[in-house]
Parts: sequence; C-alpha cells; structure tokens
Amino acid sequence: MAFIFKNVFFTMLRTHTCGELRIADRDTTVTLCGWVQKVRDVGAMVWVDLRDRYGITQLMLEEKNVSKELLALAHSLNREFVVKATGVVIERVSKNAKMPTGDIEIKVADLEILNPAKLPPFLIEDETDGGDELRMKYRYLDLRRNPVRANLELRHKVARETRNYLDSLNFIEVETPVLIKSTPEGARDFVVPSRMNPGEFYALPQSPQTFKQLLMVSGFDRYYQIVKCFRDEDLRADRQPEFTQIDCEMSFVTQEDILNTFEGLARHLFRTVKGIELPELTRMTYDHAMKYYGSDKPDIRFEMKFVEVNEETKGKGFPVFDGAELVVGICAEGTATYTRKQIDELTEWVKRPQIGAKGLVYIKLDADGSIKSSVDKFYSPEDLRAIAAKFNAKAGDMILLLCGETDKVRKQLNELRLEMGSRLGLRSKDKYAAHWVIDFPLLEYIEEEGRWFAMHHPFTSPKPDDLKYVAQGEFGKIRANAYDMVINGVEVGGGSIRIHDKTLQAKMFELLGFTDEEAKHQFGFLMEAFEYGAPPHGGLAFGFDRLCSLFGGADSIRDFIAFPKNNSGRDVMIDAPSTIDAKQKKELNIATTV
RNA sequence: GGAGUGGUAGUUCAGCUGGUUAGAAUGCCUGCCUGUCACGCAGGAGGUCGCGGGUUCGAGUCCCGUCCAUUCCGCCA
Repeated sequence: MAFIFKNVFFTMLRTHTCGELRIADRDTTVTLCGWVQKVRDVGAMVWVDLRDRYGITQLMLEEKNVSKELLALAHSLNREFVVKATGVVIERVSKNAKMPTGDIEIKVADLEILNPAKLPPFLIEDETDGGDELRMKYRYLDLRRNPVRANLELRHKVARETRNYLDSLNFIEVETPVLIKSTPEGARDFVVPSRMNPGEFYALPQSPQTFKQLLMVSGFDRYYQIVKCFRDEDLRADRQPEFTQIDCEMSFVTQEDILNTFEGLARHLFRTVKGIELPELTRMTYDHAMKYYGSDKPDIRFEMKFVEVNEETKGKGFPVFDGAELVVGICAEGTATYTRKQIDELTEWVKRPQIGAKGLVYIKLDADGSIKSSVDKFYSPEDLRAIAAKFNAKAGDMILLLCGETDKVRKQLNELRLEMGSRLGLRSKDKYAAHWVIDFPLLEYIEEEGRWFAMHHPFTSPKPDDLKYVAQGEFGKIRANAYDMVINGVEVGGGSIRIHDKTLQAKMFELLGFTDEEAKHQFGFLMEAFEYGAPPHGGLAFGFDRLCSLFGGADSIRDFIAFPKNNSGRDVMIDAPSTIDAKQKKELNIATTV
C-alpha cells in the first residue's frame, strides 16, 4: 500500500484503521492490521474482532467461500495475535448497533499472522479482570485497553491546548536542565552522582523555579514549560516521584495579571477538552478558607460552611465544650433521619486515628419540629434552637459539632464536611467548581525545627503592607503574594509574585535561618542575577497529571501516566530501581557496602 | 516513621465459631455448532492458600514475625 498525505509519501501495511469503515465503504477491498480481540468460531464460520487504537472491525470467514487452509488459519488465531487481513467490506446480515462499525464486516480473502502472541495474563477489555499490580507489570498490555488509552489521549489534548493557549499569548517554551543543584529547602531531592566530579552530586529539579526566574532576568518575559519534576517523598494515589508540571512565569505583571491569565488557561482547557464553559473563578482568602472550610483547598461544589458556636455553647455546664478552644460545626441537610447506628458509625469515623477527633456531637431537627441532641443533658431545647438558628438549619437537618484546638478541629471538621458531602452526593465528578485561594501566609513556624519556613518557597514576595510585622517580630502575620488554583477541592496549581530585589531576597534568607554563606552557596547565582536588572515577575505551576485526572474524573493520577511507579516508587515493569555493578559504583566513587 | 485493608486456580474473588478430596465466575484446552458479537452446548486441565515460625489431634482459618500491594496520617518549600 502506498499513498500521499500532505505531500508525504507513505507505504503502509494497511489501507484503513479498524475504526473507520462504515456502510458507505461497502464493496471496497481493504486491508486491516491489528490485534485479535476475540475469535467467535461456530465451526463452518469464524468471526474475528480485529482491534487497533481506533476501534474494532469484524472479520468474517465462511467455509463455503474460503479455502480449507484459510479457515484453518482463522481457527488457529488466538487473543492478541497481530494479524493482517484483506477482503471486501460487506453489509452484515445481522448488525450490531452497539459498535460504530457494526453495520459492516470484512469478508476475508487473505489472512496473515504478522506475529503470534502469548496469552495475556489478564483480559484486554474495558472492564478488565486484572488487578492494579498485574496491570502495572504488563503496562504495555494495559495500555491497549480503551479506558487507559483514552486517558493518555486526554493528556495529549490537555498538553496541546495548553500550548495553543500559551502560544497565543506570546509565551515561549524553554527547556531547563534536569541535572541541577541540590537545595535543602523543600522536598527531598533525588540525586545523581557525578563521575567526572568525584564526591559531588547533581539533584533532579523539584521544579525549574530558579531557572524560570533567571529566564525573566534574561528578558524572556513570558515563559512556560511542560516539564518533569522530581520529589523524593512518600507517594499517594495523586503523587508520583516524577510528575509533570505546566510551569509558567511572566515579567512586568501584578498578581491580578497572573490570576487572569491562568484563569484564562483553565477556562480554555475546560472549553476545548471538556466542552464546558467554566464560570468565572471566585476568590477566597486563605484565612477565609481556613475559617469556613478548615482547608486551604476547599471543595466549593457544595456549601456546608463551618459555623463557630463558642458563644452559644459555652457556659452551659458541658465540660467538653467549655474546655475547648473552638466549638465548630456543619449543618448536613436532610440527615435528621440518620439512625443511632449511622451516627455511631460516623462518630467512629471521626475518631479514627487519621482524623483524630475525640467525639462528635449532633443536634437533630426532626421533621415534626422537635429537636434532639447527644447533649440534651446540658442544653435546653431553646439553647439548641439558638445554635440551630446560627446554622440556618431547618426541619430535617442535622448539625454535627466538633471541638478542640482551633487548627486541629478545623482540619477534622474539613474531613467530616468532605465525607458528608460525598455521602449526600454533593461531589459529583461531572460538576466543576474552580476558584483561587489567595493571601497565603508567607511563613509558617515549624515547632520541631524551631524556625520559620517559607510556606510556598523562599522566593515568594511578601505583601508590602505586611512588612510592618517584621519589625514587630510577628512573622506569622505576614501575607504573601501567593495563590493556589483549586478545582473540586484539588490544588491544581499555585504560584506567587517573586522577590526581584536582592536586598529583600537576602532578608528573606536571613529570616529562614540561612547564614550569608549558606545563602550564597545555595542561591548565590540568583542573588547575583538580581544585581543585573531583574524585572518584577511572578508565575505559577499547574500539576499536569492532577489536571488530567480531574478532567478524566479519576482520583488517582496513575492511569494518566503511561508508565507510572507504584506506592514504593518502583517501576514494576522494568523493575527499577535496581542495583548497579561494582564497576559502575567505582567509577561513580560510591562505596560498595551491602 | 505510624494506622487501616488485602495476599487462596492464569485472573477476580468466596471459603462461618479451626474439622472429609479448598469452591464459584471468568479465562484456558478438546469436541460439536453457518449469523456470532458477554455466542451456545458437552467435556477437561488448572492450587506450595505470599513466606517463616508457633498453638492444636488437626490451620486457608487462630497467634507471632516477615515480605509484597494498596489507602490514609506524617512528609510533599
């Protein structure tokens, strides 16, 4: 077969794909290549479902019009054999409305086994019988399955549309190095020994942060990169040791410009990838998010905001509340019908070590107008109604209260809120609510380390108005020009306006406990660059894998990565990491222990 | 580092308070079948119950250890 497409000459084994033939192609002679999905053999007649990336087309062989040899060859086919078949497209006698090619089949005149195949260890079907472990070991087979292939196609589309959008705004994609320098701040680095520099190590980037800032100093103005980043931390369903970011930076911009630009990207992606017009992104301060949702990435697909009821609950003789720093709760609509058993189960749920609440107090507003609670001993119906009023609770609702230390109890109630949202079906995967969380604190104090840490990273600029707190030593009050984009409770991206002033940057390092030497050793190149005319700049980075899994309606990012690692950071297919031989170690100056 | 869940046929799972020869579904093999498409029918093969130790007359089942997988907490600037 040979043909010309866009002035390029192709020769190919096939004339068509397995997904494109329709009734209009009747009577044409075609050659298809693909994998045997299924052989249906009724003796004198054989049907073969031939599959490729594009779909499935049915091949048909009939005793009365093919040779014995050809029929025998068809009988010998097995799942996943690679086959080439030539024949005429005919209308089926009995059609299959369930498949796009279901009106036609190929009356096979010639059949060639291009490659036989071992029986795969699991079914290559949409609903596979294979468990995750097995699928990962034979990922190349798993990738033949429609759902996984569709995920990678989605990923491709998101990448393409990201490039289209950013390109239209004059962003240019610049590659930055992968072998860079280790820095102690932030996540653990993956390191690579340098053969040519004995005893020294490169680190793989946790993000191209400093390079993109240097590109701003270089005048590149608008940069982006779809780039692999590496963090040697424990993994989760939504966390891989190597992952991909859409990394962006702009010069001569305010925070407002960045929010608008990347809100535009989000909306462009929703429009082009999902066909959804995303409403304008709302904005919420970090303080607001923590107070009303107990999280810096609230899921605002549903309300169920926190209501603090210290005033209403204290001083009534209930010691647990009286002794608590904060009494706070949520109103779960329509759950007054919960049975004792369900409430007990919910109580056990919040008491699990992962959540760690001491207990759960409920107030039920029954449909008949009565009010009942687990603390009736301490609160009169009037007391309870006063609390309920603060929640705007109505008959049929149930209020769930937690108490304790402010930070902890907010975190616990956040978990409960999300759980109740799920139970009440308020977190539908095809509903999207996106917003910005802004005004993050610049610093947070880590008890164990006894010092302040950058909440975002050390290059984040403080809000000028808040610099007054420095003199007072109230570092926790300093807010940053930092922002996160949150969609459905998932932090999909975040960034900041950077420091471009050498003195301020030095001050920041000092605050973070760096000595002059340490700062110079680790970030001297950046400090020096800032002396040569650094423009005001800022940017952000999106978690590309998470964005894809969000679009794909999945909680795990693994099936949006062609070859992911497992929970222990292993690639079970190629069996990495692995040991290296003594010669390699010697060259790399690595002591041979073990 | 911590908590939970799981590991039994190629695969996904069931297997109760310990008790004959460890089951089901699916896949696989053989035969029959000319309109299948979850084809059907008949027959068949397939197991070191993750590994090590213990309790017991007897362990897939109970206990201890260990490995692996997975979810979460810590961690992830």
